Amino acid sequence: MAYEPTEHHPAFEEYSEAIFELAEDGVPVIQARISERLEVSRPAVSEMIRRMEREDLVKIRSDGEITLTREGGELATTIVRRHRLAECFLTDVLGLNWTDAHSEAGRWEHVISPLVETAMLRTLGNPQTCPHGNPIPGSGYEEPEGAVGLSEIGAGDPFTVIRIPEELEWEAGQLAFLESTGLMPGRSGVVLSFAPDGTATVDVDGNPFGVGGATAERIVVTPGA
Amino acid sequence: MAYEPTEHHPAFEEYSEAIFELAEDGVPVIQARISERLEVSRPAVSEMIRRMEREDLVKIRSDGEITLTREGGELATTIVRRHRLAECFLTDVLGLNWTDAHSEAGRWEHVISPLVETAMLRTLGNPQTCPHGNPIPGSGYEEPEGAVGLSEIGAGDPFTVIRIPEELEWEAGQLAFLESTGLMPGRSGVVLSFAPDGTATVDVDGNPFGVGGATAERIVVTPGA
DNA sequence: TTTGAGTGTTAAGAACCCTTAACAAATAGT
DNA sequence: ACTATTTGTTAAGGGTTCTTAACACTCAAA
Repeated sequence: MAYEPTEHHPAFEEYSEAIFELAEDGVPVIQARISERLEVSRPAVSEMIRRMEREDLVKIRSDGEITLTREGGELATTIVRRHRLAECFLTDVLGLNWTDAHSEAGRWEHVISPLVETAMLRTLGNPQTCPHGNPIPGSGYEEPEGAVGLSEIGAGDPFTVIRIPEELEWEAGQLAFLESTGLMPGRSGVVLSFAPDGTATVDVDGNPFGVGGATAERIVVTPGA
Repeated sequence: MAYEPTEHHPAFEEYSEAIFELAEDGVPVIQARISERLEVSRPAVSEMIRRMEREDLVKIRSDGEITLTREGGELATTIVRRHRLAECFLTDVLGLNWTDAHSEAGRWEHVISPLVETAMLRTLGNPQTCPHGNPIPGSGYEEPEGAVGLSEIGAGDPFTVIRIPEELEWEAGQLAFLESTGLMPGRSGVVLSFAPDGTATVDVDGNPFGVGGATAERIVVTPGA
């Protein structure tokens, strides 16, 4: 009877974050998508969303779309901010690679206090994006004009990578692949060609490789080197 | 039915750590002490210890004394090591104070991976003790010859602080007090006098203040400045 | 129009970790 | 020797988060 749970139920943090990132990636925010991203069963999501609604963290629209309330949005941006800040910290200060930083940050985001967050910001000099290029909420980052999907770049044209959306980070092996090819924010390359199924062949630093259509659509770039 | 729990049950980590530190502090390791240190009810400890015994992490001696098995000891030293390493990291790299570092580390210890541990060790240059002077398991630290409790120092004699045992860190307000007085590892002072109840009056950097008898017994120092 | 895929919900239950209440046994103090 | 404290356990139960099984609804495609 009556035992005091932790400040914020960890699951609420995880669900809020997922909802935020799905919306950020332009994916319809419905239970089925949350279930996939968090790798939990649909009944679990159903129950959890109902609890979050009761706690005034989310609203369920009549068409099933889930939106964060003000309070839920605050929780979500806090967690996303800590996640991306942790990624910066893990790569820049501790020297981890992209891939490891992402998975480690998935645990760090739940234990970082406001105190540590401030200290990290100070140490890192107020970064505006995570190592994968995604904006750190509250940092004032603005995506550059003319940002498009990699698949919008014409064959033969150069591009510069802006960001790898969270949706791709969450696919197993995807980050490691992108890191190995050098397809990372700030790096430039050239689109060599497109296959009929949408697969792009690109060249980064003299290295040609193929990128699946779905992936190419999601990677955000600007035209030009 | 059958859902895969996390690698190590967080509670097992917490209990193993408590058992390790109680032994380290010379406190008899019985359920009642664990109950106090973790601030959970005795029935909770009873059940948990039984589960840990079933999992071969602890052994219960016939007199009630609880000892860690090899496996339990490994888990405990891992957590204690990560806790103390995190304390170093939080003070040295992120600039937190003693007191905050301790409470933050209590959460960090559960999310630090071997990868991050290695990176922290590299960044910090293989520290041997935490900021409170307690040894980092595996670092090869050896306590100096002649270390005694502060209460063993004669009135009028100088001393140098070696460490503040974990037992004191866990008392609310204790760390903040010690930090404010400067009674920290590496610092020297003089014992001015002892009251009949054991309370010591000491002087650190020209600042005289009283230290309760129980506290003075536990603080480890070496004679001499 | 029927079928099938996708989606959400209910029901029953399990694992984890905790609580209070009540009791029995040992230990220590007067 | 008797009482009071300390200690461990049992019993009953609650909250959180997850599972599978089964069902109902919607919507598009054949």
